Amino acid sequence: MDYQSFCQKYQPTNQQLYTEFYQLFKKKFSVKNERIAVEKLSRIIAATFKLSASQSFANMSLRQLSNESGLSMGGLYAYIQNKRQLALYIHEFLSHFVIKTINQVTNEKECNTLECIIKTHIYLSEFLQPWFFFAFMESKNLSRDEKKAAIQSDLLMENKLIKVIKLGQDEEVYSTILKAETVASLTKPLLSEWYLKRWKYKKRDMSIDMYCTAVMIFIERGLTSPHSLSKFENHE
Amino acid sequence: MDYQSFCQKYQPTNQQLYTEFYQLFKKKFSVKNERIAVEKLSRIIAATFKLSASQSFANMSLRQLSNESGLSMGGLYAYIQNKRQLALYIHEFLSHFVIKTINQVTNEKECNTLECIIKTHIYLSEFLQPWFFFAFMESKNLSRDEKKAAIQSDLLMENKLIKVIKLGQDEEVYSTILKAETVASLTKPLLSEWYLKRWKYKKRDMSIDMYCTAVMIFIERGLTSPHSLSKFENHE
DNA sequence: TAAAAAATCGAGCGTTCGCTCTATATTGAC
DNA sequence: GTCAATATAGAGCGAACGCTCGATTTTTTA
Repeated sequence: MDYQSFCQKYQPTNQQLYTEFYQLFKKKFSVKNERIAVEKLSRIIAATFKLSASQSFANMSLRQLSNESGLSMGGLYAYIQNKRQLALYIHEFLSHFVIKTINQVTNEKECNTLECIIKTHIYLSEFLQPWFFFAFMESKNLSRDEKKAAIQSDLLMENKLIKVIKLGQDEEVYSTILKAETVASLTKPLLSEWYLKRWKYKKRDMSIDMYCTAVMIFIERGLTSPHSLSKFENHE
Repeated sequence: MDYQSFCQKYQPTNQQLYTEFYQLFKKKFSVKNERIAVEKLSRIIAATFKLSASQSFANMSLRQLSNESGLSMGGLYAYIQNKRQLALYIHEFLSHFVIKTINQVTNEKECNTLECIIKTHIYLSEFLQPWFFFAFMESKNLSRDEKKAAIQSDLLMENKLIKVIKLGQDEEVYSTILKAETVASLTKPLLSEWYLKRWKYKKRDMSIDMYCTAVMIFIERGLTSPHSLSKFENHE
C-alpha cells in the first residue's frame, strides 16, 4: 500500500466529504437544500482552517470568517448556532470520519499489520491535514464530555496499535522489553509529527511514503547498527 | 544522571527563576524594586499558565488574569506593555533558559551522549512543563521574526542531536539506514510528548526516569526482538 | 410567470475586550 | 515622622466582539 493507492480507495472528493458532513449534522442546519449547503459548508470550513492556522480559532473573529468565506454574518449563522459549535462540528466530523476509515481499512484481512495501521493514520492525516491540525490545537478548549467524544478516534487508533504490537510480541517478532502500551504511546507522536510539522518535511523534499518508511524503520529497529547488535543477545 | 541529580544542579528555585526573568527584561518594566517585581512576575506568569492551559492564551482576558494573579489592571500594566508582549516574554525567556542550560550540560565532557541530551531536554521540560506547553501551543501566533527567535532553543537541541547521532554513525555504533537529520526529527516529538501529555503518564504511574528509559530503548533498538534480528544482517 | 418558500444580507444590539489614566496607597531615605 | 519616589487601584474609554433580526434576494413550486 502506498499513498496513491490509498487515496484511490479512501479519499473522498471535496463534494463527497462535505456531503457526508452535511448528512451528519443535517438536523442542526436551517438550510435544507443539500447542493447549496455542501457548497457553503465547504467554504466555511476552509475559511475556518485558513484563519485559525495563522492565528488561532479563538483569535478568529466571525467577521473575518464572513469575509474569508464570502458569506454574510447572517448567512454564516444559517449553518452554525454559535462560534463554539463550529469547532465542535469539526472535531466531531473528523472523529467520525477517521473511525469509519480505520474500520474499513482494518477489516481487509491483509491490512492488520503495524505498518498498515500506521500508514492509514499518516495517509488520513495527509489529505485531512487541516482537520488534524485544528483538532490537535483546539482540543484543549473542549469541555470534559466534548473532549471525550473527540478523542474516540485517537483511542481506537491506540487500541489497534496495542493489539497488533501484542500480537507481534506473542509471536516473538517484537521485543517485550517495552510494554505494548508504551510502544503505542511513543508511536503516536511520530504520527502527529507529520501533520503538525508538515512544512518541515515539504521543505526537505521528503515525500509521505519516505516519511512512512522512516517511521517504520525507526519503530522497528531503532538506531542501533547491525554491527553492534550482538550486545542485545545477552538480554534474554 | 537521573532526574533528582539533574535538579540539584540545574533546577532554580522559583525565586531564582523569576529573578533571572526580571533581569532579562529589566528595561521594559516600570517597577524598579527587584524584590517586588520578582514576586509579582511570578504571580502573573503562574496565572497566565493556569488560565491559558484551561482555555488558551487568546481566550484569556486580562480581567481574568488580574483576578487570578491578584493584581489590578493597572498593576498588571506595570509589568506588561500589552497582552501580546506577555506571551513574547514567556517565549523569549524559555528559549534563553533552555539554551543556557543545554550549553551548561553539554560542556561537561561526560555529557555529550545521545542519552544525556535527550535526558536534559526531558528533565528541563519537567520542571518547566507549563512553559514548554505554552510555547508549543502559542508559537503559531507569533510573527515570522518572533517565531525565529523563539525557535532558537529548538534548533540548538536538534543540532546537538544530529551531531551526536552522526558521531555514533561514524563509529558504526548507530545504523546509517536513516539520515541523522531524520532520526533527530523523529526523536523530537518523543521529547514533546512528555510535556504535552504529561497527565497521561502520571495516570499510568510512569515516572520521568522510566519514560526516559523507554524513549532510549525505543530510539536505540526499536521494536524488533533479538530473536528476529538476523534479518537485518543482510542489509549491508 | 406569479406566489410561496428558502436562503442571504448587513446594520445594529448589548457585551466584553485591551488598555489608560488619575487618584490613592506603599515604600525607602533622611 | 516626613516627604519624594515608587507602585497599585479600578472606573472608564473606544473598539471589536458574538450574535440577531427585519429587509431583501434567490430558488422552487405550480
